[in-house]
Amino acid sequence: MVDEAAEGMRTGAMTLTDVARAAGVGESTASRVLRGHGSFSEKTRESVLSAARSLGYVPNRIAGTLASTGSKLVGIVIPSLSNIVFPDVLRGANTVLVGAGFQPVVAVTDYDQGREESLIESLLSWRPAGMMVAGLEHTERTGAMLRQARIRVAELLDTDGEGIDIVVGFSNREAGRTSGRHLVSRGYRQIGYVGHDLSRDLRAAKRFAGFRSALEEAGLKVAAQEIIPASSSIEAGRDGLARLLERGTNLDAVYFSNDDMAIGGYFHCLARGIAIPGQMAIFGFNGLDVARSAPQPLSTILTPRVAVGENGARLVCSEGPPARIDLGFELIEGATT
Amino acid sequence: MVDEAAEGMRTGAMTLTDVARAAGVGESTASRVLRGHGSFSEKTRESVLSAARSLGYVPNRIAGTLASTGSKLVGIVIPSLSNIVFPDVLRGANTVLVGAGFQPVVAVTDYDQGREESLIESLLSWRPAGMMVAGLEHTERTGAMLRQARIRVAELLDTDGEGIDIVVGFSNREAGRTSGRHLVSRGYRQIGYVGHDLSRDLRAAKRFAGFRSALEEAGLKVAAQEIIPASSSIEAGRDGLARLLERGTNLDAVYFSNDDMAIGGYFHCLARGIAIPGQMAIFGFNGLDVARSAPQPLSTILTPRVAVGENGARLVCSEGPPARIDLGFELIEGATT
DNA sequence: ACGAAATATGGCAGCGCTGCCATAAATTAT
DNA sequence: ATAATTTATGGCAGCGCTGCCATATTTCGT
Repeated sequence: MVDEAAEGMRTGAMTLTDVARAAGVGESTASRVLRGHGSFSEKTRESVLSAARSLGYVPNRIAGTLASTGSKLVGIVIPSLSNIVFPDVLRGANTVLVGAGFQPVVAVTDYDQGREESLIESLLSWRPAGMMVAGLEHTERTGAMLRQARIRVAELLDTDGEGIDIVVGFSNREAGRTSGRHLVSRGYRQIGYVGHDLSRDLRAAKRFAGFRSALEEAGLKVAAQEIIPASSSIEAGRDGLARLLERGTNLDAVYFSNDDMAIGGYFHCLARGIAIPGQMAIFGFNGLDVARSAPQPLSTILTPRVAVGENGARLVCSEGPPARIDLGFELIEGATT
Repeated sequence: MVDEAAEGMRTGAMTLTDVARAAGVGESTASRVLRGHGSFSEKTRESVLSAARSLGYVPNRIAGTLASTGSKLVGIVIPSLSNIVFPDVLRGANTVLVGAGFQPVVAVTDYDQGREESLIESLLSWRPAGMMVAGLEHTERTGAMLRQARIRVAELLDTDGEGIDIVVGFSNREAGRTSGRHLVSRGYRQIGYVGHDLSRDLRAAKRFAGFRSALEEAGLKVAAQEIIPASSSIEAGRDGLARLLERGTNLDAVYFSNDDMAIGGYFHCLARGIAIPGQMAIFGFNGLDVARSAPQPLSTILTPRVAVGENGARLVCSEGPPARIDLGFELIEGATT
């Protein structure tokens, strides 16, 4: 179907000039038709369109972007792809972005601020229309680059701190505090913590800090804690709880750094026949599907991950002054507390 | 630290010309230094670099790509971000791509071939160096565009069919067959199936076909099946099994369209006190973390998702003839069969 | 019917960079 | 010392497209 009659010999691909020539019109006319801008007659429209179709013309947005002002790319920087949380944010962002004619370009930092810096530098060289980044903490140079770029920058998933331009998320500190208060109000007093590497996951660290402050309000403190020096996972949660219990500390509840970890703890209890919440209460964070569908729905904090992506994307695509949206979170009183 | 002395007034950002002028050298010299190509003296190098640094210069890859031949972008087209399977592939691809200096650009089709077509058309307009797509089934026009593009194209996660250029994956049909044979060899005879929307997830359909053929080999057929007209999820699996059992069919095993669905089924049994595998055996597909860490590890097929992404990316970045890599899969004999 | 206003269309200068070619300067060979 | 190389460096034409301006070519208003 597609005509292979090679005209231009530059990069092999058909160019606007080829289409214009084939349609017997000028380049600008062809350009207008193809983009639906400006005015042109119906006859012209048809001949350009049919020429484009028969030549198998694919517009070159690289050239288009260079010629016009801004690009239609939006950089998205997330720490990980291993935890469904970030794909969720990405999904929300993607929907809105594509709907608005933008193309997401993703980069994964692996929770490393140095890598974040170089990835952002690299993304900026594509002259994106905007940038979406997870979290508020960056290296000084990252912050400088983002500010210098004079583009929309959205920082996601955290509101505990100052942002560069747009901030969309919720307070991790408050989430931790709410979690702690919930456990206290349920009457638990010997409360432990099982978490993953906090030095890299700063938002988890904020939750833990908020959590501790809630216990302190009640005159309590974390009875025992176990930090797995790795990223969060179900297995890490399972091992973490196992190790915590091996120590013999008497615990009636455990707060986990997130749902993955908590589900691991839940599985450990199921496997060991530890009654939940009778012998051991479990609390997580995120409100994942797996937590909601478990035989006993997990008590956790539901976070608006997709909405964070959507709102961030919407603001990045729009004009306006710096904005700050706190989407909050929801305490899920499941069956594990 | 960064000097704000605006020189160029075009798009606001610093250009190579600005850097060259500030360093007192020609554009091409500045370009060579910045890219580390060609030759230049140490003195020149330093002055260019320091000029670039103090001006806060960020190279414009849009311009660079247009001027040189190919881009350093690679398009990645996946059906979904809701299931961890695709982020896993993406993760593998991302690691290799970034390591080789490429920038991934993702698009999500939502299992819709029409959307896939338009997303791919849009991606191609960025003149990517290569393209990675999930699956072998595309619209005719998608196939034509991919072939016309004269770039590396990798089709992932399936080897049951003809590919365009590079194919990296495993046989879903064989995976289904292996699953069926496993259940049969374990002595199960009343085998049911709980799946999600197969009209869109063609690979799940292939697995089910392979599965049925294994049962037929043993003179059996699917005793009962329940298809949830939605995408796969833990909840869908749970509901699906519940509905299947409500019908009163006597079943001793159920094959699920994937691990998400299977975990849902597993949770249903736990909640209802159905003994596994005594009263009911469960078999899934993918080998997710949650399946491996459950109190009873799920019997399933472990798929090399990250490796698929890695190998696909490696081949896309390289020269050479069309390739086909079958990475196989692994039968996990868990505790649910 | 005649200029005014709208509608169509082509020409061409860049966008910022790379690649090629021509020089100029430093080094080595003879 | 002079030629032959090697190393440095600048100039400039595009890459394919868009945006602006200049030119037709209609369509109206009165």
